[in-house]
Amino acid sequence: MRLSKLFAPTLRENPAEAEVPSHRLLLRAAFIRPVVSGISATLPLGLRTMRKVERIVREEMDASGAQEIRLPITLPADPWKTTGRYGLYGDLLFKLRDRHGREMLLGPTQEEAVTPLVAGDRPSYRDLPVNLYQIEWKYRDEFRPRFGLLRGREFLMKDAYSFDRDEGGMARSYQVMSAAYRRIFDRCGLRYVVVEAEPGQIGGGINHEFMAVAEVGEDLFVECADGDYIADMKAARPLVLQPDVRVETEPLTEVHTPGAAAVEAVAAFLSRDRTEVLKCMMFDVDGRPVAVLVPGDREIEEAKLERLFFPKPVRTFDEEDFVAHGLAKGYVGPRGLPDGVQILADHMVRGKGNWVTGANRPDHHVTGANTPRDFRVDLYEDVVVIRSGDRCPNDGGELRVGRSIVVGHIYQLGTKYSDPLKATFVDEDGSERPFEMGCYGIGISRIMAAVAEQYHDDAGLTWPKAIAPFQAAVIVANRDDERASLEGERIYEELTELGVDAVVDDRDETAGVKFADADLVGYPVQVVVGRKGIGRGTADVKVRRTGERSHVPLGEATSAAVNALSAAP
RNA sequence: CGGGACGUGGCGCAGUUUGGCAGCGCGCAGCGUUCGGGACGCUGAGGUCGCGGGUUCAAAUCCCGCCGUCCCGACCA
Repeated sequence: MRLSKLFAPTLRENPAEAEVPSHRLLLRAAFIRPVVSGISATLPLGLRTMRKVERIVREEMDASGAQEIRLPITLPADPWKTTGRYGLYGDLLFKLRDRHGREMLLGPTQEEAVTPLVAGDRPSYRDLPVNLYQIEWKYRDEFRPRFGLLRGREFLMKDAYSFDRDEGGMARSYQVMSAAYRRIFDRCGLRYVVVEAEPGQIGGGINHEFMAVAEVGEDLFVECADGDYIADMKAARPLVLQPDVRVETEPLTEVHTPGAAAVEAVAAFLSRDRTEVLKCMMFDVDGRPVAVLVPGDREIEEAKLERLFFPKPVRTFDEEDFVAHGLAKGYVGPRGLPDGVQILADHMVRGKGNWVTGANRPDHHVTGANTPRDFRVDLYEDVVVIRSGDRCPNDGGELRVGRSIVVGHIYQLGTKYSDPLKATFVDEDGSERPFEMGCYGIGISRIMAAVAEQYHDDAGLTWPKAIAPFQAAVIVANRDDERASLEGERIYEELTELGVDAVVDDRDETAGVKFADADLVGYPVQVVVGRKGIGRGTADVKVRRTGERSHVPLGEATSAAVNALSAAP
């Protein structure tokens, strides 16, 4: 490719709308252009990098035995209602109607499409396992798109779906995908961690996220200082130390706490520590009231509740809910709740007592509340938000919080979709059984941004050679020097001949502009041919990532560039 | 959805407080000089000042409404 012909209008100044490095640089280096919030156009350079990521993904998926298909983006809404995800996704779905008024949606993921597809031909157990994947654009009307490609409303995703006969098969398919994912992210050059995670709106049991470590990451993870545990913050289970000493049980006493609704206020009013207050939060789970109890210094991880009740939508009570259930907002406690309210408590509540908690009466709390004497707990579950300093569930070590960008997520779904969609195969004994499914996602467009986030410097992007839009740039430094142009052309052609993805900067621009653009775009290797070098019979080879330069004899410039490239990261 | 900021040639911004010829830098076009780290000079093109309404002799500027973009937050009782 000749840069004089390439559509790559680079920007000298930072676009006003871009805050994070990846977004800023992808815009400046002409990889993408904004269209509307959360949706971008992809320019030639961006498309080349994305295609290279795609190719890596495709190769590893194919090598792992998965087969590529293509599912529609425009989907009927009905199967989504069957699985309950129509309500669960809610406004996150791009919804539309066709001319007959039929409800449709733009696919945010494709379980509802692929499952009937496989079940439709009523396969035999002999046909299993099957793993189908596609690379296609996905649509999610995010409540707050941000950071360019990192959280867009339209994004390119590889999604795969495995169908197995039994749980053992599902676990094997899962392992195969997990291994393929590691190879993919390794080849892309990403620095990443694999963590236990929350299944979110996909649902299911065992699942892992592949997180690219990055300061601007929206996703938090915790890691044990001893290195034996790592998990998504939303999934991490803190080790709960039970107090050894049982304190004397206090009598239950109602106290007047006017205006002290929040935990902070109650604790201050009664001169107690926040940890002595029992926080009682009300949730609506698909129309049913659920009270959730955690210590007053703790917060509730809604993702954990969603997982517990999947696929029923979980939301906190609004004003109307409090009125409808006759509850005093700010003064709710587990004692004296109306019948039919399920009471769920975190493990941290177990074994402690003498709580200060709401009295279910405006402006009143109780002290000395103990279970089971004063209130019941229907279920103990892990529901708290983990935080730095919590104990590792494996060895009690200290947990620390890190930031990352989720680039891949794999799930063991079991029969979460095959059951409601009645997706079955015929087993050996002639019976129809639901598939044991898995699903596996990779954000292709997000990988491009995540790599940009990990690999850049003040001058621009520093792509790993595997996914750089071009591997090498031949820069003709003196546009008025015919010799430089000829040598540049020669080296460019030789590189291309050798299978190197190269460009030649033959633009009518000054050397400074060409150098700056080459650094900005981030070609892993630059070859500079100019009057100065030609005078002494040399060209320069520069490795972008390290900044390392060397003078090489003009005649050996091509092979020197090839060598530099093979040595480059 | 709540809060905040912003919206002025392709990009980055000033001008709005105090209404009075629409500006600057970069980029773009032409000519000339330059030519190894974002060159210089001269000439030039390019703007419904986000949109709609209102006030006024006069609105980028004041008032009302809407739209868009970005940032922060989102029920913690």
